[in-house]
Amino acid sequence: MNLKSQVEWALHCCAILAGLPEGRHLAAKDLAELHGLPKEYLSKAMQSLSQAGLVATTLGPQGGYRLAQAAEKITFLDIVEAVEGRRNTFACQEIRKNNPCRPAKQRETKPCAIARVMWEADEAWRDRLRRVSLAELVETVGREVPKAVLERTAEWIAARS
Amino acid sequence: MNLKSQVEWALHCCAILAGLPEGRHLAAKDLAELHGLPKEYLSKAMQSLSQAGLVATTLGPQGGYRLAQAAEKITFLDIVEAVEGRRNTFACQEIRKNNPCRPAKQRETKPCAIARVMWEADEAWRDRLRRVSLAELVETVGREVPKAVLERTAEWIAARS
DNA sequence: CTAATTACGGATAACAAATATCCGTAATAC
DNA sequence: GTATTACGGATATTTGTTATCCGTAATTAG
Repeated sequence: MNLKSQVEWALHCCAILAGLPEGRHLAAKDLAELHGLPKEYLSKAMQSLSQAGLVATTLGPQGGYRLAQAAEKITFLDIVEAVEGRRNTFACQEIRKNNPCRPAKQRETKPCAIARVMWEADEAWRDRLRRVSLAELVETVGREVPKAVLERTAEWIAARS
Repeated sequence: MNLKSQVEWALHCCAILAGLPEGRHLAAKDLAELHGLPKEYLSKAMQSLSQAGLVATTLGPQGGYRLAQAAEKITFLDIVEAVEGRRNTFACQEIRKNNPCRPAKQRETKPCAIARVMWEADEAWRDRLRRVSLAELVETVGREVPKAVLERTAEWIAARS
């Protein structure tokens, strides 16, 4: 039960995009290099973000990605679900129907009680991710990461113009 | 990001075991037949429960599984973790270390801010599962499943003595 | 206009994890 | 002794993750 590593990549990339100067884009190639990731595969994750409307893209030289919404509007859940999908972690196979003691034809009135509990837990997980915005992440990072690193990263990005 | 189907199986089996008459065991073979599951593979899940101390086993004829603790003491989380393991869904790869703008040698003072948020969500998920006991599940099932089905299942089990 | 750069999508391959199946061993009830 | 049971190791099958490659279309710089 692991999230795809693409989820981690997407979160880090969004954090970078949130810190980008106004009007600036960053190409998948640069995002990959900045994080030490395979460019082609990272692109797939970015495409998921694009399809979800979280990032906007521009083609051609000087093109690339930028946030499509304010960092305050984008939540961890938005990013996670864009990449990982919206399925529950618990996939109920309705094995209760295999019980030979059940009437074959009878319609189930409620979802399985086990599945309900598991789905509530999934919802609690999502709830928590919904409560943290990209803006809050950026703020935390700004507080915790040494200024020198932040500045050098900004320069590194500026040099890619 | 799916839980193993063994998790579902284990939960259903525990529900059955919780309803077993005092001193009675149920063999993997019967649990498998009752749920329409592959016996050998279901056994692996039951072995995980056994190793976690949630169920007790007896060898030989009339042997099999029973709960090792009161149904009130066993939580959903106990069962889920016994089968699925205790790892977080988010496995931080520390890709921030790949950033060429970071000093190579410097020790990270804190876990990655992204990982912290993701792990909090995992903990919220676990919290929810910790709050529901096997006893509560049995009570819900007793309320929702038609009496006739419960009785026939009890008879089916009794016939396996 | 041309050439370089970019995102995007489809096809495919490599690898890991989940889902089994098989069988030998030891313990236990009758 | 014989049948039954859980257990653990070995192995196969299937599915999902992690890539890689390449052609297409859009865009910009010169």
